[in-house]
Amino acid sequence: MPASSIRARVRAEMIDEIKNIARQHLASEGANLSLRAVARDLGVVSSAIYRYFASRDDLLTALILDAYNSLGSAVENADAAVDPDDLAARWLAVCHAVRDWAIAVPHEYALIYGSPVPGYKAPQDTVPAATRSVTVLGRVLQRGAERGAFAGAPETDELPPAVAHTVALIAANICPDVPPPVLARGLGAWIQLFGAVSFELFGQLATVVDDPRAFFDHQMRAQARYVGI
Amino acid sequence: MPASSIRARVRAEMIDEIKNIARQHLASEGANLSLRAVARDLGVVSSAIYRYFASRDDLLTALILDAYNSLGSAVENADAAVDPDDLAARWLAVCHAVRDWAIAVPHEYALIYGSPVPGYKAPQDTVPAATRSVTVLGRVLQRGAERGAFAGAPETDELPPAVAHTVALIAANICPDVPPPVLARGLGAWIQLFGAVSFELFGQLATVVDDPRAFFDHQMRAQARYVGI
DNA sequence: TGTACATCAGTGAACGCGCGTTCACTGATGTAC
DNA sequence: TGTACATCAGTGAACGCGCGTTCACTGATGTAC
Repeated sequence: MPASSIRARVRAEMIDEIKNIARQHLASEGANLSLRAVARDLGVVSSAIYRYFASRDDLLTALILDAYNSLGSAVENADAAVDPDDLAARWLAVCHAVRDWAIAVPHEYALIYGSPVPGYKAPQDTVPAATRSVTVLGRVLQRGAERGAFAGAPETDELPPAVAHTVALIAANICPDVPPPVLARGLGAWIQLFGAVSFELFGQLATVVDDPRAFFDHQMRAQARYVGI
Repeated sequence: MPASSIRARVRAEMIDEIKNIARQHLASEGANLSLRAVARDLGVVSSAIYRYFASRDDLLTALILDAYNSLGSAVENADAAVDPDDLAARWLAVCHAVRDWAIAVPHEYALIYGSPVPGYKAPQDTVPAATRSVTVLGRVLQRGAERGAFAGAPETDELPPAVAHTVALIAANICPDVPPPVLARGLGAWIQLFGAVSFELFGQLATVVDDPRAFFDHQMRAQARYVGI
């Protein structure tokens, strides 16, 4: 192996280590990430970080990207581990993957789904990473459509034009055969999923729900039935 | 009026002014509230704030309490403005009250429903204020129960024991006559409501939903039908 | 009504700490002839 | 294979700024006799 690529590998490892330490700091400090504190933990002088990240915001962006991708992989893997034709099982696997991931790394969840970091403007290139997880839901529904699961679709839900337009756009991108009313319900379920995780993680349920996992599981099963999978 | 009560009134006004300025600062700084910055804007030396709040955390607690109460009032008022027997209208009024309030004061919304403030531990006495808004939902459902709206209740939803227990507890406190499966759906709707507002405010929908109000309205109407009101 | 005293708001200096970022620099590691 | 040069990682000092909190203090405002 050429010497230059050793240098490249060491560099990549260094970047990983910086991000790992930074992730730990998210836990105690929230998004008030301190470059100097990261440098201290790394055993390096603070200015050394600038060899790897141009600024604090750059480091934050890297962490956000990683978080989206980490969640995306978790969701994709959970989905892939289930019989592709068992739609309800896939949906449930996806829901629990999101919740489990969030519980495992709550600071990273807060970073991407909590309040925006003050003064930080997310660059546009987080979008593809951010949509990985929701795309899985789209694929589940698309499979359902292909199998005729929505034959007697919920015609009772009439979509107002603005909503129909939005939903049609989403469908066109990821699940063209899913009837708009079904997709609309699916998006509602998706939103409820993240609402439930946020409530649990951010302490809104703590005073009243004693078995959050069971509560979540029941909710998500109900949503599956409601969506029609 | 005795002179002493003038002093008391001035003191109360001062506390209000500090909180108002602090609220403005939440907008730019998020929960990284700086006492010194507040003091500067107030035209006063930083140590003067300590005449009114024992610490930064005390000020934060006051802001959190106010935010919960402000949202609580908004929801109660919106509900009170609608025919008490028009359950769907009441539910919709409540939903839009939450969303409108959140849009009007997004930083206060983020303060109570966003990521927890790092290093800040909410004291127990925020609980009553925090439950004001959800209690309104309970009252809507209770009215429905009294009017027999849930006669043909959704018996399809069988609640697992842990969930049944939690739901029964909540029902006992605020809406004793609501059948548990209905209340479970109601809680799901409540969670979806906050999920939707968080997604909208924290930028998760920005790239894809062009008319967030219409989208929200449709979702909440669908939930009303699903809950059975 | 007038005076002595107590209460309280606000001051200003200080303590001890933190931060992001820049910059000229030293050495070590790689590259090209 | 050996040497001259270029690249790069990390240093340490500095800039200019921020923060929460404490403390002894000055004056003004209220209270009691």
